[in-house]
Amino acid sequence: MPKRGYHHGNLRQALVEAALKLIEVKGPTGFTLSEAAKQAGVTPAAVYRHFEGREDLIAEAARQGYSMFADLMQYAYDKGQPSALAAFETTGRAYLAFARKHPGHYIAMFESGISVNRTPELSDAAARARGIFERAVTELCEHIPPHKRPPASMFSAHILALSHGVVELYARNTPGTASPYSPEDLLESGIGIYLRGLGLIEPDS
Amino acid sequence: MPKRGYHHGNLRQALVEAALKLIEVKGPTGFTLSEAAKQAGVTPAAVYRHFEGREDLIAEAARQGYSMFADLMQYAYDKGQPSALAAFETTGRAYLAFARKHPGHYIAMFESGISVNRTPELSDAAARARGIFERAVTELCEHIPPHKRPPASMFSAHILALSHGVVELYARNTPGTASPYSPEDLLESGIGIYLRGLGLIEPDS
DNA sequence: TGTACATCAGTGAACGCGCGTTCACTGATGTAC
DNA sequence: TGTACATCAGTGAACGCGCGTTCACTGATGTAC
Repeated sequence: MPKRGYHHGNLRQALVEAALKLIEVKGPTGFTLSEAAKQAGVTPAAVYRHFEGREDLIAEAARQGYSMFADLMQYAYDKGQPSALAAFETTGRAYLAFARKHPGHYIAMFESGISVNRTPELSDAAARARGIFERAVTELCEHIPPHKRPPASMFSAHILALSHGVVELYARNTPGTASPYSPEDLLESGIGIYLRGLGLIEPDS
Repeated sequence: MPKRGYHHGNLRQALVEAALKLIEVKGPTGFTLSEAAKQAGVTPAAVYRHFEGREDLIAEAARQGYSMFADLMQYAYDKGQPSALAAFETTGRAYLAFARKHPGHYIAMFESGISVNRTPELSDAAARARGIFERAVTELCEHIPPHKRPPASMFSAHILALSHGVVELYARNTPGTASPYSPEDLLESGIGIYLRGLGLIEPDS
């Protein structure tokens, strides 16, 4: 919490960070504007100097999440290039890594009920993330013979659904839902079997 | 709302149904005990004659969900017998059908944050549902040559994750997240590719 | 069949609480001269 | 460098609200005699 500059220094970002921490710990339900303000060492009313209200604060947290997410995937994608398969796989791994490393952002993005169309900034950030993922998928699709190639949008929907499902069911420390496998292993093996089904990797492993 | 018998007749169930409706419409967040009571035509205090409190009411809604879910999967499984593949596929379809037909139950079960171990009844119902699904998966596994057979628990985790992901991302009417494919098509095609990856259905379709 | 009684589902008022939001204000910071 | 002023980030008190929960109660229902 830097105390430099104007009164607080950087209250806007401090509030976003407090909100992320609260969302992570208490769920999207448990998050309250008042508590976020308190965590940032400030009166609830001060929040209104920087945000329109509670929802706007969550939306900004989600926006930053999408932006980081896009950066991370872009980086992973570049690292896997020029192999379309490697680029795809590292991008997939980046998904889970993001969810684990930034649970607050992940929850704000996917579980807070905030519409992705709430603000243009949020919508743009989400579109950028989606675009990177779809590029990785599309390039990989080109390695499948056209007559048995699934539409790229279906392909990406499958992978996203599997990834999201793994995060929701197995990457949250919900006691009782435990699986003997780590989320990373589950996702990697699942994607592996799926890619084999598409003929993208050799059938025997 | 039957008015027979004791004062209300069957307030307990009426409250569960009101809660389900509210959870479906307003999300697990939006659900309040007071409003559920109001919907059932009763004072909030009356709820305490039948439940320990708000959480207990949600837990009962989830329990009924798991119970219905298990029945539905059992029925689907039986219908697909004696073919292990057919039994598996109808069971998978039952998952999505349940999520679409009973969104209130689904949300109470998977999105309300209620621990499955909250009460023995809830835990039992969940275990029964899980057991049926795992049986379908295990039987299907036996058709894979042992040396390339994945553990049944991993197999089932993959399918559950994919199913849950499809529900969360594509079967909720969240504007902006739309996909050109129906959730049913997405899930069916995804599972098909996955099974092909395991060599359970012929590689060319 | 009729009456006296026990049961207990639902009432209604009250509680303390924390919420999001508003408002007039204050006082530290940055700026013009 | 020093002073007067404008800006505006954050204050603190207040608001109305609906929440979950408690409590002594009431009165309809079912039962014993």
